[in-house]
Amino acid sequence: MILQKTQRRPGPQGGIRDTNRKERLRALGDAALRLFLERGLDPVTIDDITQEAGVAKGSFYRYFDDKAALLESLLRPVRDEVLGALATCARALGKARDAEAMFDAYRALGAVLAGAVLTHAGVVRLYLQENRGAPTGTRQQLATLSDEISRSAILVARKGHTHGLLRKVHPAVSALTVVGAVERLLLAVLRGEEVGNPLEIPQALTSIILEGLRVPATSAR
Amino acid sequence: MILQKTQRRPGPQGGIRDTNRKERLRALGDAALRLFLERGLDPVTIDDITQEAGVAKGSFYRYFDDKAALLESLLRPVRDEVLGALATCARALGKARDAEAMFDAYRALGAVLAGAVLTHAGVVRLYLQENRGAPTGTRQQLATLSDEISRSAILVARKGHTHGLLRKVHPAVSALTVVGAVERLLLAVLRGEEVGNPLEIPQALTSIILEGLRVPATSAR
DNA sequence: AGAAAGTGTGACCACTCAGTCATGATTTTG
DNA sequence: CAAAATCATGACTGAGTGGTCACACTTTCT
Repeated sequence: MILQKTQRRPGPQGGIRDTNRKERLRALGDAALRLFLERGLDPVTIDDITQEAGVAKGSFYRYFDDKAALLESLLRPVRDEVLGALATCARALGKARDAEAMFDAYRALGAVLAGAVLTHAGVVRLYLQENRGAPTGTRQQLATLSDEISRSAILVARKGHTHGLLRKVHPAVSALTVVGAVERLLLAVLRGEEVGNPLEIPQALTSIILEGLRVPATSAR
Repeated sequence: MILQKTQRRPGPQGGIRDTNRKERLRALGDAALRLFLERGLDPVTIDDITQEAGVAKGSFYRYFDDKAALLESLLRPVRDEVLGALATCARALGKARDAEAMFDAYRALGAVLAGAVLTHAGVVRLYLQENRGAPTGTRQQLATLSDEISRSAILVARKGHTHGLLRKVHPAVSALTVVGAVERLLLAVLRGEEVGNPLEIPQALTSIILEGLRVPATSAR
C-alpha cells in the first residue's frame, strides 16, 4: 500500500492546519477530476491542475508525488467499495443453497454498485472512460482495477454456472457480456446521452441479462 | 474529406518512387499502430514512431501533417467498412417484411463485422482501447466514430423494436447493451485473455442476445 | 512571547517534443 | 545524359513541462 504523503502532519485534528490541508486536498482532487474527465489523463499537466485549483505549483508536490498519486487518492475509495462488493457477492454465492439465495446475492451486488455509482459519479465516469487504454503510466492503476473487476466478475459467474443457474457458456463470456453491457450503459447515463428514463434502466437491464444468461425456464426455440 | 498528403506525386504508378512511398507509408503506419497499442495515443511521440519505423523525423512530415492524420489513415478503411455495414443493415431492415428477414439482416451485419475484425485486428483493438476516452486531440476521431456507431446501432435497434421484434425497452438500452457486450468480449479476444474457444463466442453471444433482447416466445416468468 | 516546525509560492532549471529547413542524394523528365 | 523535380535526413528552434528550492509567511509548541 502506498503511503499517503499527508501522513504525520502536525497540529490537532480540527486545527487550522488540518482544515487547510483538507481544503487543499479537496480543491486539487476536484480540479484534477474535472480536467481528467474533460481532456483525458495524459494531456492534463500539473500546471493545469494547480491553476484550476487556485493553488501554487509547489503546493501540489507537498500533497502528491505526481499525477498518478493524485489519481490513486481519487480512485481508492471507489476501488475498495467495488471490489469489496464483488468479494461479498462471491462469498454469499458460496454459501447459497438454492437459486433464490443466489439471485439475492446478485441483486445485493447490483444495489451496492448502484450506490457507489451515485456517490462517486465523477470517478466512476473517469474509470469508464479510461480503463481500457494501454496500461501505461498514470493509466496503469485504472487498467489494473479493470482487470480485478473482470476477474471477480468471472469468479462470480463461474459460481452461477457450477450451480446450474446460468447457460452453458464459458463463464468469462457470461461475465464479460454483463460487464460490457453495464459499463456501456452506465457511461451513456453518466454522460447524459439520451437513453430514456435512467431509473428504468436497471430494471430493463436486469431482465435482459436474466433472460439472456440463465438457463431457459421453458424450451423456447 | 481530408486530402491525403500523398496526392499528386510524380513518377509512374509502379515506379521506384511510388514503391518507396508505399513502403514508407506502411512502415510508419505499422510502427505507429504497434506503439499506440502498447502505450496509448498520447504518450507516443513522432520521434518514437519514426525511430520504430526506421525513418528520419523529417520524412514523417512529408507523409502526414501530424499524429492525428496518421491515425486517420489507419482508421478510415475500417470506419468505412463498419459504418457501411450498419447502413446496409438499416436498409435491409427497412425492406424486411417478416421476422425472419430481419434476423437475416442482423446476421449479415454480424458476418461483415466479424470479417472486418479479422482483417483489421490491430486497428479494431486500438479503437476498443481508446474510443471512450475524452474526445480531445488525436483521440477525437475515435470518439466520433464511437458516436456514429452507437447512433447507427440505436437506429437499427429502433427498427427491430417498431416491428415488435424486440423487448419493450428504450431502443438505446437494447442497442448499447449489445454494443457494450460485443466490444468487451472482442477486446478480451483480441488481447488474448482467457475466454474459452473464441470460435464459440459468436454463437454463445448470439443466443444470449437473442434470448435477452427479443420478446419472449413463451411467457417464462 | 519566542523558537521551532510546517506551509505556500512562483521563479527557475534541465529536459522533451513538435515542427522546420538547409543540404545532399535520388529519381524523373525531356 | 543533364536539368529539374522530388525526396530523405537530422540538426536546430521555440514552446512547454515536470520537478526543485530559497524565501517569506503561518501555525504550533514550550
